[in-house]
Amino acid sequence: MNDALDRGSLQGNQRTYTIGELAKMFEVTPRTIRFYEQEGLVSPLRQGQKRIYRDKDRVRLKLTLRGKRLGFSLAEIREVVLMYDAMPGGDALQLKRLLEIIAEKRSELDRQLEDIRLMRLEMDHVVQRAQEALSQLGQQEKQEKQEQI
Amino acid sequence: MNDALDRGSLQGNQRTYTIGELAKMFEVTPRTIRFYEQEGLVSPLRQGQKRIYRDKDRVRLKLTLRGKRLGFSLAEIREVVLMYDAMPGGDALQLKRLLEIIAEKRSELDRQLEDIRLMRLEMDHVVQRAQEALSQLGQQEKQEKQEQI
DNA sequence: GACGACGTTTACGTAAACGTAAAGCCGCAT
DNA sequence: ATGCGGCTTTACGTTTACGTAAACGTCGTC
Repeated sequence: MNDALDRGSLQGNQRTYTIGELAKMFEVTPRTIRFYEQEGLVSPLRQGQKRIYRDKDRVRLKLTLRGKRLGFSLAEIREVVLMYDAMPGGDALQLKRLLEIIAEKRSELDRQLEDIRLMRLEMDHVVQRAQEALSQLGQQEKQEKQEQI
Repeated sequence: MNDALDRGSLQGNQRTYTIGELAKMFEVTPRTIRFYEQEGLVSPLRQGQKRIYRDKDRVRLKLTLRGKRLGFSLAEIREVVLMYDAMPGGDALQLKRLLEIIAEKRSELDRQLEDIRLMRLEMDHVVQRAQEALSQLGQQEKQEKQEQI
């Protein structure tokens, strides 16, 4: 009855997802998503037993995975995400702490940019050397064929 | 007799280092460096029992740590580094494999650049919201003081 | 010649981030 | 009604990247 495009449901004008849908969407296993919940990174609603994820949770998951790709630990990611959530109502101290953390992360990102730049340079060198070596081998091959005549 | 600037030794016109020197230099523990050796990432010479590191090893360590900061596993780093070392003498197949691996890593780096860009944007938004909330709190404070008069 | 700083090996411990297996509930298509 | 796909919990297992402790060797120096 439902075709492949009709995934997820509509609840009170809010798009929702099952754990399996999100898992496929982000190419992780359901186990991973449950683990992230246990670590306080997503907080899906429940429909009886079943977890029911809203767009908010999908965004959380997206941010979490992006953080992971950048090498941040789940604990670090949670720290920022939870503070952000506590923002409307947080006191000045909390807000300043949040700004501090973000400043730290930002400088980490800057160091990463530099690391990427350097690593690219080195890769360029390696690629050059490898290609030279390859063309050398190509030449040698020709030589040997010539000698066979 | 030796002052602080006279670290390391000179062996056959080659600068060398002890494990402790390298450890301080890169802010890791000796244990970490020994572990990297066990994983085939550095191969120091031996002077009796003692490990003796050359510039080559220092560079290896530097590259390894840079890779780690970018979220690569030691196994991934080793793959590239070992192939690079086997380059002078590797056959065409090896060289092509090396180029393949590097191409993969490079595209990972590209995705990281994009991730960093996006994460920065989000951080900017968070910072803006936090600063607005802070100045709101500042205003409130003024208000309350006024009312006390 | 004892002491401290530094090095060594061996080996068990640990935190993070899941994987995997067992056992069971639920809706629904056959 | 039964089997199947997908969801659930519980719990133990695994990999990576080291930490930590024990027990010992080797300098330089006081």
